[in-house]
Amino acid sequence: MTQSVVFDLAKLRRSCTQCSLQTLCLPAGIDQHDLAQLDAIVHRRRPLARGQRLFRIGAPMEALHVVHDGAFKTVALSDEGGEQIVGFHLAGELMGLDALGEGQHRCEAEALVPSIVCEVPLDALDEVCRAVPGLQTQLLRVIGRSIGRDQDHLAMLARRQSQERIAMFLHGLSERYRQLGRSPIEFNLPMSREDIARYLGLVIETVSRSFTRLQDDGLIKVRGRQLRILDLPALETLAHGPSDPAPTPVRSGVA
Amino acid sequence: MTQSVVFDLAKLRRSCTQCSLQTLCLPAGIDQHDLAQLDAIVHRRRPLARGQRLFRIGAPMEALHVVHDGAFKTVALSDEGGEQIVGFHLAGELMGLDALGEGQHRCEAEALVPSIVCEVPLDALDEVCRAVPGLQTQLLRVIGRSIGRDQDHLAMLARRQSQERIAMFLHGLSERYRQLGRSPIEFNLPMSREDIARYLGLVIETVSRSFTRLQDDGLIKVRGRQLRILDLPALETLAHGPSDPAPTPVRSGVA
DNA sequence: CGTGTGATTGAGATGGGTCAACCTCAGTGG
DNA sequence: CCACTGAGGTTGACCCATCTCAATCACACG
Repeated sequence: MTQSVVFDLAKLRRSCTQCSLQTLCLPAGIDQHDLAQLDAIVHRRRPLARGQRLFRIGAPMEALHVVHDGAFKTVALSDEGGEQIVGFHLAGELMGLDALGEGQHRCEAEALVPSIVCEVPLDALDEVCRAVPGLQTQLLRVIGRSIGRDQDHLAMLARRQSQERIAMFLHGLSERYRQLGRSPIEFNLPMSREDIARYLGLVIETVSRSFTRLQDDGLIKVRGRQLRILDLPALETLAHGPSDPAPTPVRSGVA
Repeated sequence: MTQSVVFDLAKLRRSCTQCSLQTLCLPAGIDQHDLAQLDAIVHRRRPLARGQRLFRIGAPMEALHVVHDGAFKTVALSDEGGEQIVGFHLAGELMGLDALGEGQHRCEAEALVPSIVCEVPLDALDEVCRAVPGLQTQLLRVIGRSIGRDQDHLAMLARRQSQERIAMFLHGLSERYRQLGRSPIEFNLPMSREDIARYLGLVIETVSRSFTRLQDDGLIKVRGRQLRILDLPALETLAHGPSDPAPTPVRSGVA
């Protein structure tokens, strides 16, 4: 399997059976025969250009959207036009699950870079899950991962120090890229500083300053959207670490 | 496990077919016959006392947990013993969905008041979903609602002003109680100030001060955990309103 | 009637918001 | 070739909301 990222239609056609996201996407753990059934209902779309929207707020939910390649942001418009970034979505990740509740999208999804998405029509899903043993379980697993990322997001927002939020954010991105088989220490940020700010509940200036400071401290090297992590352990320590530095010195093992 | 349930067993037995949560819980929209199949696998548990934990971090996920009655908090322990409240869960709401991802709980669920939970064993779920048409869809709907609440939580944390966070929090609670058929303007907070603080990314003193101020402004009346909302519209305005007053006057179609 | 936990209130310190200037760079057109 | 332009990003100075530290209060319970 070559990892050449070329827009080879024939390759895309091969669909789930040979998709590089097998372990992340729905088909994982499903045998070849059943996979064919799934293939039959998965729609594949051609790339969306940067800035294009996959769905809008209020639109009825018609399918599960999986990022096949690229990156998206999902944005909720809090009244008054204030935009809150609900999530960033890389390859293998689901988008717009919030719409499962009422059937209408609560956020809009916009491509941050040229991207490709796969779609599983909702109306077919019920039927196919019944036909394909294990698919239901796998679906729940992917949904669970999505929820897990939402909780990571919560954890970031719960941090007081902007420095820590940024560190968690970068560390989380690093981890996700690593799981995709890409470099966890050097990658391009697909989103703007503005997006990061809205994702982390900060203003753009604070994001910028935090980047600068992390760079001055030798943890990272940033130039525009190019990011290189120089000291991943330190970044992780900063991310998960010093929220309660001194308060509880005697508190390791069991109470 | 012997089932020595001491209270109104008969009432609990009626299970899904007569459960007051029908429209919120899994069975909604499923006919009587199929409901019986679901009933067969849903476990009902005796009440948990306040402070009791339903599951702990790291424990394997064995079932979907639905609050039948009472209230829970789910808590994630960020290293160093720092606790982050991931969510509050009232009747009809799911808990611990984050564990769907890796099969292990990432947070622990603790009863805030005496509570009862229903459980749907995960291993049986796949099978039953295949047997009961529509159940899969309904399951996804309930999960979607849960994700929706997580996003509401995000929205709170994204707010800058503590006042606004508290307002959103109270308004959200009010809304959830209303949907349960309870008074939306007068209820008891099942959680402590500490819990609220950790849920909203604030310190306890700030929560306390915000309550006081909301009371001074005539929006609410608080006494300990007793809450009465005096001006719901004003509370809603404060919640969804003044985050970006003027900034983006020109913002509609495509750029 | 003490005791302890949870909640409130006060006074001072600080991190990040706000406002504003400036920088960087790619695209454009003279 | 270079000046112009505009969007995205950085930096600086100031201010205020929240955090921190600490005292006090409220109330349930033994």
